[in-house]
Amino acid sequence: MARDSFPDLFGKVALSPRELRKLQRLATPVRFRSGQQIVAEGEIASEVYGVSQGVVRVYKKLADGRHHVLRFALPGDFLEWPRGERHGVSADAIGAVSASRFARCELLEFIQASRAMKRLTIDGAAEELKRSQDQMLLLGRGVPEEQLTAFLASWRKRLPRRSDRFVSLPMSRRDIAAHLGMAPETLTRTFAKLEQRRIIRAEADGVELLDTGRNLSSAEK
Amino acid sequence: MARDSFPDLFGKVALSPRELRKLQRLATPVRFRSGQQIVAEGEIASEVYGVSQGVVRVYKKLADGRHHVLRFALPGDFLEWPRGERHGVSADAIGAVSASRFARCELLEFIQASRAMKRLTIDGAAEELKRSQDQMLLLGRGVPEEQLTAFLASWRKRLPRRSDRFVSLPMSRRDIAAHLGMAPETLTRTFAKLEQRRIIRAEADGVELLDTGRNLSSAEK
DNA sequence: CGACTTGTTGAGTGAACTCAAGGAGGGTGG
DNA sequence: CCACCCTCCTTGAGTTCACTCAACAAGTCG
Repeated sequence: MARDSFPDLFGKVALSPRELRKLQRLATPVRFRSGQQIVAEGEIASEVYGVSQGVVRVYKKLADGRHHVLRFALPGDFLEWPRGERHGVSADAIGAVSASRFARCELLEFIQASRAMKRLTIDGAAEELKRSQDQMLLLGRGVPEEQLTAFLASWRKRLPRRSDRFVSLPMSRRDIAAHLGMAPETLTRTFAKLEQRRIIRAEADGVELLDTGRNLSSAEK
Repeated sequence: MARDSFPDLFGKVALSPRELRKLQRLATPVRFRSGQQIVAEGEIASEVYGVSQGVVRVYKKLADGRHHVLRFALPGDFLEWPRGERHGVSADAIGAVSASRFARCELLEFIQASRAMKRLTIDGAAEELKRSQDQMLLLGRGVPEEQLTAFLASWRKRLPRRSDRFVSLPMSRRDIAAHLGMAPETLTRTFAKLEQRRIIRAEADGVELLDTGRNLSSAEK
């Protein structure tokens, strides 16, 4: 296809066809290869990106190179809210990614002009804030097992599911570990524990969730 | 004074006097004693609160009683964004607190009606989102010393300062520990370490920051 | 085919946690 | 005004569990 669309812009609620077309005109389709950096923290944010296809890891860095993955962006997500002169986060592609690039000021104008778009922006921010709060609760208080089960549960909810039980995990263990604030080795051992307990079953590029009801309900509401 | 005001609603940017008066009319002043609960997670959120005086701890609970303090709300802050039927967080007073109570739907209408208020709401959400991201980075990757210095630095920036160096800490050690995701004993020992290194000096209800420039700059931007 | 990345496993260490006790206010009631 | 209680903070001792370091297996890509 010659031109990437920017599907499911904000989940269920849609813009009017007319507004959608206008938004499409503002978007420049861009492709990124696996591992390629899309935005870098601290750089001038003259452009902002929305994900069309693929998965993007969004992260922040500490001075000494340690980094923490804030979230994994899916199709329909913006990498960050178009506020501030500079990017507040870094982001790079996990696997091949198609994205829509917007000129920041144009997108801002469009948001200003469209009542629906403004509402969607606010709702999106609130949604992300809620997720951040759950994440903080987990990072602060959760033991590794809880963190991983909660992550799998929330990731499952966000994914377009192939099946009820199978959860695709396109990102590396390292990325998941960096998201949950633990060492990769600890993550591996935690996966092993959950598998021993018959809570999950590891498969290629994902896990099958067994006993989904009780064990993966934490942090779900 | 008979009626509490809701000062500095969103920091520097102010509403027009007319809008401010209208907002004031929607607000019911309420007082809370030290330790008193203001809102509880999961309860119907027919009313929302803004802090007028005092400090409020905003937290989330896990099923087994563990809790994590998401943030400390200061005068001018709303406890949460007026979205959703139910409260997403719990909050209680640290010391005596004066608050403004709003009917949720009335406040929402007002936000909808006022262009300035809408903008302030978005800005406020973005600000909180940014703080959440910094907090996640710290919770995930920071060692206790970094976490504490970063907390003191960010708290200093938010406080109306008595002096350049003194930072008032009205909340308990336990609250700070629950905010940073560590045991109270670890926090005490971390305070001791920082004092030994001449980075801070403990005082009554606060600390004096020595050598503020270098040591407290992390997570400041 | 070889170099590199990624995931897993093992061993050992260390740091933060738990449990426990003691001291220092602060508030209340006699 | 004092005695008492209670909460909060601190300190100590011991343990646990996640981290680090290291080696190895398994893909993956040139």
